[in-house]
Amino acid sequence: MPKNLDKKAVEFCLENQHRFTKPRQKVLSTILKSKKPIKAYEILEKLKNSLSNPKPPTIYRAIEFWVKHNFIHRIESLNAYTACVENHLHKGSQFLICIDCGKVIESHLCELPKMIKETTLKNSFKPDSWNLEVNGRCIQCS
Amino acid sequence: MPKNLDKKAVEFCLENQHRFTKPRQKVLSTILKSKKPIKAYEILEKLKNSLSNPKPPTIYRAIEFWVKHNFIHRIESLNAYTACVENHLHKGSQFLICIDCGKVIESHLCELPKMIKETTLKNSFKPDSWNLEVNGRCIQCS
DNA sequence: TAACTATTGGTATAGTTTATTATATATTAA
DNA sequence: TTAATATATAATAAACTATACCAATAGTTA
Repeated sequence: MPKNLDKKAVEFCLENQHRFTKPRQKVLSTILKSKKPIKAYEILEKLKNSLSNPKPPTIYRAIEFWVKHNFIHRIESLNAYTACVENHLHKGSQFLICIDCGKVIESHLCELPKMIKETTLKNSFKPDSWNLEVNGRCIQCS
Repeated sequence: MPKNLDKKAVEFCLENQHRFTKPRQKVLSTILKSKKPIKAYEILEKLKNSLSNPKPPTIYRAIEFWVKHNFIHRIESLNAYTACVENHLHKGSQFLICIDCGKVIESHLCELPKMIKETTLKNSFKPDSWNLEVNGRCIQCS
């Protein structure tokens, strides 16, 4: 989806003194190539060839790295990972998940939505980050 | 939390011809008693005494039943279960999760929030149900 | 070079959930 | 009240998801 996230990732690593290692590289590009959120063990399977006999920790470490730096998101209700459509820091994410075809649309949120503001205020809760997952049907499936 | 959810559950089963079996009974009351979202294996552990040597499927079947009928919710980001503060059908749920003490506040939503309406409209997506999980700090921890 | 830090490799295991098949319990109807 | 049906549980096993741990390696800094 996001065209040049791959390049941005290289730049990001250079600028921040992180290593753009082979596992990180391959895991990210695999997620980028996938049209739907992809599971850790699916990534593992796909990388059987390009990495030498990779094990779960290899994949999970790379996933953790890219999640931490906002290149990918975890879809909680699917145990799956997807590239972030925007790639700057954002504290909230929102996914529209098609229950028929499995496609996921991410819509990006910079601002704390009013709805959250109200609830958190009412509860004297200090929000830090949030994740909204909406199940339904995409235009093709409805 | 919700005082008489236990009674409501009995009534619900009577009215809808579901059986209020011992596993369902014990699993629900265990979740009700817990002040924080509780995990499946924690429930399993707690029921070692009141049920005879329960196995995971026993717990998961009961959990599934109560989730389906809106007595409990699954907190996706925690793999944990919590009693629903309201107990009528609702398509959306919203949780404020304290990253310090682990306490979870549920705030109930009947209406599709404006924020979701806008995004789904923009994407021609037909929303069905949704779940929002907000991480932050509760009043005691902030 | 030596010391230090970040990262990976590999093994094992922990944690979460479901499939399957058989059995039991309750309900309905003959 | 017995047979038929539907609902639910029991138990075993396995699938799926994720992490702990420790040793080895690679890059960085003194």
